[in-house]
Amino acid sequence: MLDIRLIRSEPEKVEQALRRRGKEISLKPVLDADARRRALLVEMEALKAKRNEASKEIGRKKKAGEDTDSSMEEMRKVGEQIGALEGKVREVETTLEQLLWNIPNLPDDSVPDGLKEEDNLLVGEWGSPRRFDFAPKPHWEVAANLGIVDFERATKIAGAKFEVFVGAGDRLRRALIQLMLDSHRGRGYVEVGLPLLARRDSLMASGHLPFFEEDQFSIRQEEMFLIPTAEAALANLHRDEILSADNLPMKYASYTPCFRYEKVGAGKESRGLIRQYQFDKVELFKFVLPETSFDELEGLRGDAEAIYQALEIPYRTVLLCAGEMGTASTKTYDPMAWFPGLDKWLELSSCSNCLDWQARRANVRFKRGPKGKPEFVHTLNGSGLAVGRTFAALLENHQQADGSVVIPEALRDYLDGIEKITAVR
RNA sequence: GGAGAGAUGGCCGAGUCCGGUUGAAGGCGCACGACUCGAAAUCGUGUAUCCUGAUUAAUACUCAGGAUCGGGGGUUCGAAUCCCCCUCUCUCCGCCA
Repeated sequence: MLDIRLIRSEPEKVEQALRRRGKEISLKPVLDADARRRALLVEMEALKAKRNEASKEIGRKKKAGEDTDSSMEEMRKVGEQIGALEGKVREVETTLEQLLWNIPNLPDDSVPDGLKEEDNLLVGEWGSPRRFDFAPKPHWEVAANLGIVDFERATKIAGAKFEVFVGAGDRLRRALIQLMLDSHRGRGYVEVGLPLLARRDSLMASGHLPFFEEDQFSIRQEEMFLIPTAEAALANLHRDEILSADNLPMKYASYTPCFRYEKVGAGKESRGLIRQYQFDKVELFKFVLPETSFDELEGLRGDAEAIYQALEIPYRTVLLCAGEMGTASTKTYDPMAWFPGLDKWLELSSCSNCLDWQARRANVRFKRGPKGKPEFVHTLNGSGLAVGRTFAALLENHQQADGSVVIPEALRDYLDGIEKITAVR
C-alpha cells in the first residue's frame, strides 16, 4: 500500500510511475475520497469534543445532585448527528481503503521501462551453457527414463499439473531443499517452518490479494487459502509488531510447498515440472531498515545465485522492466537458469524489494531507539530457489549421453556421496 | 466438537459485580538528569499507537481535538466496565497423527 500522503502531495508523479507498469490508474477518486474523509472528520470530531465535554459535566452535576435532563436531551440529539456522520465516514473510508489496497507498488527509478520480457535488462551472467555431443533432452524425458518422476500416476491422485517423485528422484528433491536451507543458514537466515494455509487478511497484507484471487487455491471449511508462496506467510510473521532497530535486518528462510491455481495452456514452459499446481520452494525473506533495502536486495540476489553456482547451473540475471514486476515490488531481479533441453532461460528465482508497500499492509514497524518514532520496515523476498524447476534444470544441465545425471559436487554430501543417478532397471 | 475461564500499555498487574475528569493505579523494564573518579545502589523526571486540524520546507517539533483496554457491532448524555457476534489463549471432556 502506498502512503496516502505521497498520493496527496504528488499525484501526477504517482500516476506516471504506475503508467510505467502499464497501469492506467486515475488517482482522482482517491484524492476525492481522502478530501471528503477529512472534511467529515473535522465535522464529526468537533461534535464528539462537544459531547465529551458535556458528558463530563453531566457526571459532575449528577454527583452534586443537580438536574441534567436538558443537557442529556441535547446530547442525545448531538449523538444522532454523530451517528449519521459516522456512517458517512465509514462509507468513504471503505471506498478509500479499497482504492488504496488495489494500487500496486511504484517501480524504482533504476528499473527499465517496458512491459515485455524483451525489455528486461541483463545485469549478470555466470557459467556458460554446456556443449553437448548429443541432443539434450527436456527434463521430463530425462526423468522418465530414470524413473524418478511419475506424472501419469500423479493424475490418479490429483489430476493434471502434479507429479510424484520416486526413489532417487525424491531423495534428490529432498537433497536440494536441504542444500538450499543449509546454504542460507550459513548466510545468516533463520530457518522457519510455516503454516501452509493462511487467512484472507494475510494474503491481503502480502499483496497476493486482492490482485490474484483466481490464482489461489482455497478450502471450504474455513475461509483460508493454500499459500502460493512462503512469502505470503512470512510477510505476516511480524504483523502489527514494532521491532527494534537493533534486531534488523531479520532474515528468514523457509521451505514450503506452494500452491498456485494457474490456468495456463500447455506448452514448453508449462510442461514437466515447470508450472505445476503444487511445487516446493525455499523462500528467503528479510525485514530491513529502509536505508539499507537496495543493498539488501543485492545481497538477496547473491544468496539466490549462490545456489545456482553450488549446483553448477549456468544463469543470467535480469533486472525486470517496470511492466513485468510483481504487484508488491519496486525492483526485481530474476536469475534465470539455462535449460538445454528446453533451449530456454527460465527463472528459478525472483528477488524483490517491496520497500514499505508490504510493511504498510501488514503493519510491520520498527523504532530506532526508545524515543524513536515508529517507522515502517522495508521487506524483501526472493526464491532461493524454486525446487521443482531447480530439479528440472539440474537434470537438463547434468544429463549424460547414457541417460544418467551427474550429481554436482556440492550436492553429493546430501546423497550418500553418489556421483550420478542412473536408471534402476 | 461439547462445557467452562480468560484477553488491560514493552512486561507483570489493579480496575470490570455497583458505567462518570481512568489512556488507564501500582510494580518491573527503559530513557534522561542528579549523586559518583566511574559503576552499582538511591533520588527526580519522563516513558503507547493511530487519525484530524493549526503551525511548518517537513509524513521534524509544538499546540488543540478525536480514536484505541483482543476485533467488530449495540445500549447510554457517557462504556475498559452492561449486551451480542467474531478471533485467540487456557482448563476439563470427546476425537486424533
